[in-house]
Amino acid sequence: MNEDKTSSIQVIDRMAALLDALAARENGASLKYLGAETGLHPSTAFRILASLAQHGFVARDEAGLYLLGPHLLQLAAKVRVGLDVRAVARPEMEWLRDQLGETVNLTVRQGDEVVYVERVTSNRMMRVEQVIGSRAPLHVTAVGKLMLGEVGAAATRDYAKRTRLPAYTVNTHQEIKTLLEDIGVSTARGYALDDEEAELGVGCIGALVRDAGGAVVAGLSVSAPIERRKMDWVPLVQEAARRISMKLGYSG
Amino acid sequence: MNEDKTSSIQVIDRMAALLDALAARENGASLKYLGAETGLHPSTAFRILASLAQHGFVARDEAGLYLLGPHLLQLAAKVRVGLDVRAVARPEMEWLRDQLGETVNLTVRQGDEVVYVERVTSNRMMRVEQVIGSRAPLHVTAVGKLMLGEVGAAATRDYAKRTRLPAYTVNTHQEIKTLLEDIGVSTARGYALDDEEAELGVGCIGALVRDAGGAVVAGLSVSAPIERRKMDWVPLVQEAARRISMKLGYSG
DNA sequence: GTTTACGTTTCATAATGTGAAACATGAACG
DNA sequence: CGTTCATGTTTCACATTATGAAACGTAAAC
Repeated sequence: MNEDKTSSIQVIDRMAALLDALAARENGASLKYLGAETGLHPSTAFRILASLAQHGFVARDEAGLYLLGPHLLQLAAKVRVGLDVRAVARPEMEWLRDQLGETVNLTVRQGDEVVYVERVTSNRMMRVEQVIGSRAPLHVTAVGKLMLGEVGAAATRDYAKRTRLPAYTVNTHQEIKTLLEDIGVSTARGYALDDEEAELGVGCIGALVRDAGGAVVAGLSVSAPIERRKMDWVPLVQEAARRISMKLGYSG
Repeated sequence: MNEDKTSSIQVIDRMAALLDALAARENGASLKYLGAETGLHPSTAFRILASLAQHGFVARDEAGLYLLGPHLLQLAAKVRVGLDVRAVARPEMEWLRDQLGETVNLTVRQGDEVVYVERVTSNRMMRVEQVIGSRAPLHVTAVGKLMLGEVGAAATRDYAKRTRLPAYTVNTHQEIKTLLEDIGVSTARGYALDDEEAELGVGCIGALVRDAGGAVVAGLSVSAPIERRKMDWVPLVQEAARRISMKLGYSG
């Protein structure tokens, strides 16, 4: 999405497909299964898996089934932004979830998108959920708009030019002018809304999380079916974001 | 180690090298740095990194520096044995560490080796530590011997045949006979010792961790300089392992 | 304006990864 | 017991891919 398709390397693509297939099978998967899931010839799958196993990305159990391997744990422990902020943010997210009764998300910016890196879920059967790891363009999310506000109008224009502001719903900002206005308002008041811009029926309130140096390291948001969203939530969202920031050393 | 070197795929090797170089640089690394660290031509490194970024294994920050990416977190969350047990085991490991004042390790079996997946460290300047992710053959570690006891004499003989029981010190079991005896004694009493078998000067006491179904899912051990190890520790190690097992649903 | 350093793209081609076939192994079946 | 089936593993010819060098792009320093 934020990388040119011509940069693809076939083996890496295939490796990624195999790892994703394994992620869906925590109790292990056979070569035959993995080959079928990824569309790879058995001998090709076998060799890629063997190479991955050498490096610990893949493991094999006693029955010969393939599993995700421990090297992923070691690398994940070194992932900078998500993991550290996640651990710190979790309690405040739970607090916010308990105050509002809705799903709370933590996102980080990655190029032209936000990535959902943590989530605490409400008990409601009907709720808005983003899969951890999923992505959304900056301009259609509350926190994404605040992140654009952080880098200024020039960078936002570059973003708009690069991405052409694709529409997700009839509410999506498709003009740089209205997007900049929304960003300006949101930045000034310290929170932003997503008014069914990413998906019809979904509303969101977001605020930014900062680190010791004042840099934005994450976005905190609460999402709900639009008819359940209340503006009373704004100060609570901001409070939770402020607490997380303080925990990260932000001195405001 | 447990994979044939002829199975190597060059791109995978190179990818692994790049990810490892990034793991050592949590605050990011430039293309130039990564190329130099891995010995890759800049354009080659650039393209592999771009492909990795497409799949979320790598990310780039605002300054263009490369970072490990969030997809590693998602995959790590799906690594079966280590992560779940780690979270559950951590408090008990800390308790044990506080009781004994020595380093406590959590290991999982992977093929013919144990892998260190979690560790809580004592305050002592001189202590025994295994790097998380490091490996050791089953027959030279306390928990490894218990794990062999779990699969029986026949499987242990196959292990011995496969690995030829390489010696790590003069104390290492190099004969299947003495290994089976040690395993028998250890299994019966419910704990095992590593008497300078892996490394001279290092002593260890280990016990197994079981899940809801009674299967062994990890090994818990305390390691110390051999002159500091006390047999008084045995019941405490066993207690901690029992608690972790109970938490995992083991009904014993 | 020029130079330097780094990142990004293009391109010819050597090298690599591929998939088919052969081989190996274990389990099920008659 | 021998045969068949299913799956995994190895070998090999070669088409395709990944490669590294060169060209190009960009920003910062002088």
